[in-house]
Amino acid sequence: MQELYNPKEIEAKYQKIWDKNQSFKAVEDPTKEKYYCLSMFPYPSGKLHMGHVRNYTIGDVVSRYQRMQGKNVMQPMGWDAFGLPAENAAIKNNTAPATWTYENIAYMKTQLKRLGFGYDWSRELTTCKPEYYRWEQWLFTKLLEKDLVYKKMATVNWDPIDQTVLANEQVINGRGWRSGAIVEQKEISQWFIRITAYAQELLDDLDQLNEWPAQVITMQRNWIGRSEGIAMDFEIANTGKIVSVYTTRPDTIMGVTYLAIAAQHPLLLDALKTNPTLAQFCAKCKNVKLAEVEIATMAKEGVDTGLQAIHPITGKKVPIWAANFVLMGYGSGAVMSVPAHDQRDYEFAQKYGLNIIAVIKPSDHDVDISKVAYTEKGICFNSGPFDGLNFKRAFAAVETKLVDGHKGKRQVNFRLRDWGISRQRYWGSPIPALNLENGLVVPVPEDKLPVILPENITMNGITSPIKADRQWAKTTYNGQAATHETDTFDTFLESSWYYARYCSPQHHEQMLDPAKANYWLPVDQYIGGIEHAILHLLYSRFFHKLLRDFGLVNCDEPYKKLLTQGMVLADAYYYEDEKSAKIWISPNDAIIQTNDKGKVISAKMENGQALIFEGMCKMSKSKNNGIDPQIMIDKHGADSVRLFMMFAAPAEQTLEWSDSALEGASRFLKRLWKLANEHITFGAVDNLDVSIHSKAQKTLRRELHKTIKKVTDDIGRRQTFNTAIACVMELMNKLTKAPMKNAQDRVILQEALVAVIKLLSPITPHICAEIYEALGQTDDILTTHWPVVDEKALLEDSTLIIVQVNGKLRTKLTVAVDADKASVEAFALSDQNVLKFTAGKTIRKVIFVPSKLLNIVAN
RNA sequence: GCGGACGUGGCGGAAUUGGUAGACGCGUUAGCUUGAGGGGCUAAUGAUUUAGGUCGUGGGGGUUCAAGUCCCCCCGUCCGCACCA
Repeated sequence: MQELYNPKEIEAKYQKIWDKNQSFKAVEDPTKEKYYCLSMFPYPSGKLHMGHVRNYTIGDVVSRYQRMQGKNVMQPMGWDAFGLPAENAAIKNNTAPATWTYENIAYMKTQLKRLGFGYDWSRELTTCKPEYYRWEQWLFTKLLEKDLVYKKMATVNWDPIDQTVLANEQVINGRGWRSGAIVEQKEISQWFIRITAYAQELLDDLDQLNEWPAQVITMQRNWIGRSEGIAMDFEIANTGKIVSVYTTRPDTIMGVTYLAIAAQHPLLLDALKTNPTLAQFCAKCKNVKLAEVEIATMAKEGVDTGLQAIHPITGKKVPIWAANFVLMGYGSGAVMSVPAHDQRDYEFAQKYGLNIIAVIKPSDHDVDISKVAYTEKGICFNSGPFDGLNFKRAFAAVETKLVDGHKGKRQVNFRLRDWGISRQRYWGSPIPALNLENGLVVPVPEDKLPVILPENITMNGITSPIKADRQWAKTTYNGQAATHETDTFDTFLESSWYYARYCSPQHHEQMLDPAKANYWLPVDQYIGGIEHAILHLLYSRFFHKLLRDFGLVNCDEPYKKLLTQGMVLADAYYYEDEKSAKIWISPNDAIIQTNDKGKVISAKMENGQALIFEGMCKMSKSKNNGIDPQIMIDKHGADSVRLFMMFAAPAEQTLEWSDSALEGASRFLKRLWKLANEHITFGAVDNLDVSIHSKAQKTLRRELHKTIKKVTDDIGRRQTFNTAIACVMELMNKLTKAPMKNAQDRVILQEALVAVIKLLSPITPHICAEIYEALGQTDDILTTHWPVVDEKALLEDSTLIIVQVNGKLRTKLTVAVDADKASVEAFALSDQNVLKFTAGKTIRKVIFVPSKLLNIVAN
């Protein structure tokens, strides 16, 4: 063992060994308990960022820990390789998306290896390769047969200058990102997957996910958005037509004073021709941009359609208004308005002078709707047959009445929409469908799959090359001319099933090898960013159920346990130029002055330009505060970066980047190295003999085994890696200060060092591998058994008791472990510091918590 | 607007079941060490103080022998959803 810690050298050494030995290759073994640990795979954008480093360090720590628990661990890695940035970069750099993507993958793979992550690279997946996407094409054709896929008209962003469809992220302030043209909404025919067919199951099975963060469960539940209500028909006077509405408050039905319908509602088609005001209003609604914030704050507006609806219970006529707040996409695109009991209806009625009739009141007093609507559930009044009923009874009574009159029925609605999967981009899997001459659309036959996306292309503007090349789509089907679909899949499709493909990445007969998939699945631990809480996690839960229904997997849910790691933040600095624009300066270029408490008081650049300190912000290009992991690894080593990342904050919280804290992590590893090196220099040690241990030696061993116990719990159960590390640091401080007087001192130090190295090895694997070997251990640290707590070493014969008077700490006493209340109380009452606070008072009560605390209540 | 999470020293954070508030680390201060690839070691570090204490976990109230932890009200920060009938 060298005297000085040289991370660069030992990290390279072990990375080479692990590579050569294929140390992390996972093989199915029914005799061993499996553990599948998965981190969300990266988009190959060019190089790793700190968010990746954090994500993958957590995954690697969990994997290595579980391996040392004796489990058969699989930790794979791959590339979410399709996507728009590749097209943008290809246009900019005059290359092909494929070339750019494969170059990035090659570089990022070296970075992952440089961080020492224990991946089974034999399972590596790249989603833009035909051997991967062919299976989702296959699944698509099968779903089409099962009517779980269909085509319908849907809106896209259309750039009238570039004559192309834009993705949402290519629309900036309502304009095309390249042309600057005002983006239009255009209806085109697109493919959808019927995720709504699984809405109820996706909701119900959330109950199985008891190892997911509650926040994610809540978000998914809200996204699915189940509601129970009644769908009912209003007849349109003098037309014989019907308009259907959906309500969750049938108890308010007697308070309906108008109907509000969406501007796009088909009922308006005739009225539009004769009513110019209405036509103008509807045209205006159509041009509204899709930015959600504007929609929410937009003024409620409407126009009277002149039509009248007949109330299904009272038979009275109420006006029908077209309103900009009614969504065509939810329910039936029409609502019954009860202004007395819905705030939005209330404001609308006030604005346009519509009737407001109160029909619900609190159970104990009258209702006041002079200023706002009363939206609570209460008791019906002014409601004829429903008077006096509460919400539940009124719901049932109204339901019965409507069902009897064939005018309505109970209905469950979901907010979840079907998943639109068509993208008009190039860099994605072609959608395997054919348009026939006779107008029919059919799936590509199984023997013609996969439909291969040509990689050797040049980007000519932003139009997809397979759309620009008129020849590409041409084919035949059963002898007749046909054209291939030139749209591609939403890239969320690839990430919806990659976790399953890792189980049999080279299986060429089917989408999955069921035997292997069922060995590894479900994923035991999934780790990734909270930004995927809804879409990715919902889509892959859905895909898993599809795979199950095709008999490819057995279980219901793909991810057993989920950890959502927090963002990585860094200081951000800027100055304002003459136009008051903020110019962001990298924290590396800021020279900081602090006061005597270490707080930042000012910052400037080398040239003297004063900087404004914005505070801690998410690392981003726009704020120029990203810290390049590669520079940090080159400077301090992968182990230090990994240790800092796991120590600085709990995994699910934000992590604030700090150069000095990283140096602190590095310092700790140097101290560990030094202590081990000094110990080893003194040569071999005796055997452990607890019978001759002094009190101090027993205490040190107890500290050691308490540490093993806590670290095991912190990593294995609590996943509080930061406290696990803190606990090891504490022990290290004690070991450094422990006297080395006799042979047993050195025996205990040897025992402690071996344990500490094992405890830290999932976090800082390289330095631990090197020291482990130097300590004379002959087995492989990767698979050696996790340290075992010696329960005997934990036993104490005396314990510390906190003594309080009236709840305030007055003294601490060391007593025998089995000391009873009477003896501790007597001991405490003889203590000077206690007597001082009980003097002249009567003792009312004494609370005793064995081997913990004694509280004397006196007044 | 609705839903969720959180608020602890100069900073990141700890306190797992209501039982010593501030572990561990960073920063800062002082001292020692000829110490040269971003040094090492020792000590101090919540505020206040008459040095015995007193106060102290966003603010106010409550429950309890005992509250950072439980309950109620208020303030603030962050995140998610956003006209869902």
